[in-house]
Amino acid sequence: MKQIRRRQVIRTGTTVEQMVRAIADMIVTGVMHPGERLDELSLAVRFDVSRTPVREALRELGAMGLVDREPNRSAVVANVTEAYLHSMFEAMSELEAICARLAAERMTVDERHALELEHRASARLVHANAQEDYAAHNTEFHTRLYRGAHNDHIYEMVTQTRARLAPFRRAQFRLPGRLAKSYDEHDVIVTAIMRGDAAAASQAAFSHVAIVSDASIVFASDKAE
Amino acid sequence: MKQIRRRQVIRTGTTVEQMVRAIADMIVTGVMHPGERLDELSLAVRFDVSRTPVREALRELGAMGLVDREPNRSAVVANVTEAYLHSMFEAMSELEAICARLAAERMTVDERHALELEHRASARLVHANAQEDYAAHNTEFHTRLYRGAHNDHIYEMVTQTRARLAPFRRAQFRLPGRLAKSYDEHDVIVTAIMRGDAAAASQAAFSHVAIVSDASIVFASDKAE
DNA sequence: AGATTGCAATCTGCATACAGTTTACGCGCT
DNA sequence: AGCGCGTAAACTGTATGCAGATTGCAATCT
Repeated sequence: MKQIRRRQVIRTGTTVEQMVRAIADMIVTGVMHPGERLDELSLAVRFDVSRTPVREALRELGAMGLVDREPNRSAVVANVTEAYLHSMFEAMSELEAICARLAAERMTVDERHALELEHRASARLVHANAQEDYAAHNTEFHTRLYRGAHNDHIYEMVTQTRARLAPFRRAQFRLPGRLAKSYDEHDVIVTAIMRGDAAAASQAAFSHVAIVSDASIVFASDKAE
Repeated sequence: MKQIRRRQVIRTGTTVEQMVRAIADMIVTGVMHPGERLDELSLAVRFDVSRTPVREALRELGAMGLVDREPNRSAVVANVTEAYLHSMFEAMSELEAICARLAAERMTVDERHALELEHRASARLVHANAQEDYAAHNTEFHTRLYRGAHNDHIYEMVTQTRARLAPFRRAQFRLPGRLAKSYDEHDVIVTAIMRGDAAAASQAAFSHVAIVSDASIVFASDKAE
């Protein structure tokens, strides 16, 4: 067959960009599990493209740390060691603490307001024990925090780290009572930021992420190979 | 010509890895300047490979942030905005502060000893005003600090950030008296780490990098397009 | 002369072909 | 039966070809 075809599933950007998004999504959302093989030909057939864009996408995903690649072997969904996982969680705490500190100092009035609203709105989800929805809120909340630091490079690093951690902390809100605790922790952060207390915001954000890390590592070890 | 050739310049690893290293080196060492075009065919001819590995290398370099790519345009050596450059320097200060703090807490006796030796040895270079050699020492010194934090992911982030900054701070040690100042600043860091004073080490490292940033941004603006 | 449009050269994006490597299976040997 | 060993299948690595996009230039018109 000649190249008169065009993908149908995804739309915008170049073929490779689409592949990167599609594959990253499968990894981050847990459709594919750490250690699973990413066969070039299968992916090419699946998305109806040739192996060339698939290869370039896999290389980019490798650079992002979402997949592991070795010469003459299939790429596999990144399966980090316990030690490296720990180092990523620790880094996440540190980055989050920085963001909270900078956010407390730099957020505009509008940003502070939006953060507070977002946080307040989530109270309802806690009472309803709506884990899925709370997870979405949680992502949004932290994203606002990262943006609030007004530092693009830090934003990039923290976002990338979060993406790499995603496969390992899917189940964090399933721990009983975790939703309410998370809300309370967010509350401390928000309060500190609202009154511009950088040190308190930083400290609160650090502990919050450290707690999440502990919860997640418990689950991560379940599916370790 | 058929594919009976083999590259000669570089040795280890796959073709793409070699290309990545070679191109990254040209960028980081300043052989190529920000904004300069990276034409696929020229690179392919230059390194005696086809365009395929060149393309993959460029994609990886793009993911690293060393080159900018846009669809249907040549890759160019990354030329970051003043704002983004500033955010990278700020991030570098923060990361370095974290590393210094963790290093003060976690470095083994051997690591502390090696750091101190490395630092002491550089005094000679300051007196001789050996800028090239001092730059090499400086890199080594900071690398020891990063490693001393005993956190692989933070090490990865700080190393990658440093590589992206490299093209913009080449001339930092040419400022008169900068060598001696740098040595003194290192001294404060080393002293704090040796006595395990995490807060002091962190503070000293933060200021040190902030000063380097200021010096570098002066030079960076010289060659901005 | 200056602006504009059309064309040709150049370059990137993707597909495909081919070469080299790894893996898996089956056959023969002990 | 178990163990090598060789071969084929499956897959990755690289080269090359073709199509589409971009750019520079030149001829033409105002």
